[in-house]
Amino acid sequence: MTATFDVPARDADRTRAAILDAAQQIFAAKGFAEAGVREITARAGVNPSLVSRYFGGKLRLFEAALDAALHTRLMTDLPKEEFGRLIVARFAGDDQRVSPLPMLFGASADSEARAVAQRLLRERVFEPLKQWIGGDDADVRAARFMMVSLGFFTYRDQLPLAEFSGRIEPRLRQWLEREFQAIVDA
Amino acid sequence: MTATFDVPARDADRTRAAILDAAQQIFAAKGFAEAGVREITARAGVNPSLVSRYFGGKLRLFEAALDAALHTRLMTDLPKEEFGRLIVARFAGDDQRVSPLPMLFGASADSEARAVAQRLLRERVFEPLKQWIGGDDADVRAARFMMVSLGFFTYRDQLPLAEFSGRIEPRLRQWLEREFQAIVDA
DNA sequence: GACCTAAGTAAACGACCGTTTACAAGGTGA
DNA sequence: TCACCTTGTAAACGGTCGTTTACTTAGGTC
Repeated sequence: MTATFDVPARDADRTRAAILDAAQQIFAAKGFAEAGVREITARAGVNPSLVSRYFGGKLRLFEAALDAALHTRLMTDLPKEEFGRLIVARFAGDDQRVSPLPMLFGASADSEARAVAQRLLRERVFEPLKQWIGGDDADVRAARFMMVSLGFFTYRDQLPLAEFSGRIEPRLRQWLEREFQAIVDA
Repeated sequence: MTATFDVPARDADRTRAAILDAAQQIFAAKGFAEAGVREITARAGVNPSLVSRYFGGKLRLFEAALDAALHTRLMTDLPKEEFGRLIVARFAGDDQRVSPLPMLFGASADSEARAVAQRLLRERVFEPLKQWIGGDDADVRAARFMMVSLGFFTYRDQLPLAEFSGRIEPRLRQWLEREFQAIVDA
């Protein structure tokens, strides 16, 4: 029996997409260095050699995965009046979309991946954010945003010390919301 | 000719200390994963095998290096009235002492080293800080300290985006000082 | 001064990694 | 049906890493 929509057993586009999808998940979860090509391709259900064939190597796959994750709209579409509350909600995973920032930050261990992440972070996050904020000290405010975000994700995902299981402690969440709100407020 | 103080060519304690010293520098600069045993021992001027002999392996060396770095007094000796200004000065390297936090944070890439760093960070930084701050929301304030510190170091050392060459931009520094001061203020 | 233990070295080991190569199998058009 | 190109696989390659093993050498002791 055949399916209504033919799904060829061999479809390069589909395979490529499967690798990219698995890469996004695993890179986001484990960073660049600790994520293995064999692990990514295992999740995608294909042979490790296809990473080199379709993407030109692990680093280029990372770049492609990062680029794809950043194609989802970021934060500059949020209303400024509620920026603090909404960005924290997004970071906390309250809405469905996953933030691409953990993947960006997870690159910081490897020097080559760091260079890639740095470039994309600047072009696709930092500069748009700076433009969106506007004003004399837009660069300082954007830097503040980066620091608080970096601190939050690193603390939550890499070095969880306190009772950070599940959701954010309410007073901590309130502080985060005020921090982010203050960045966009005049 | 002989020196006034005899320095034996072979001195286990001295060698051990040399390895530990080199390890502190290189782990702080490159994190756990990217620092190699061969690189550390080369700086110490000894053979790589001595890491296993004297410390029991790379991970245990990391733990020892971290422990030694944390034996320098930390931040709970600063006067609370000037905590913000002084802690930023220390982070910025204005005073001579180097903060051990970069080494702690540099472990976050490797899962085993992360576990070690997490434990030491909790026992030697987080809990003392919490006690020192005091009050109902000491844990929340300590978490805020961790986040801002993590954000600062990661941004400065791992993903420098803006004009962060050399010293901190004055307005950014002012913001940091106020953040840290607010953590200890009632 | 011979001896013996501690200190240090050189080299190899085994494991893992990303990547490449050689080959098998599926799909398509003549 | 046969040829041909694409897709996918299996296995080996080359390199790096932390570690272990076998050996050499310095220095104190009887």
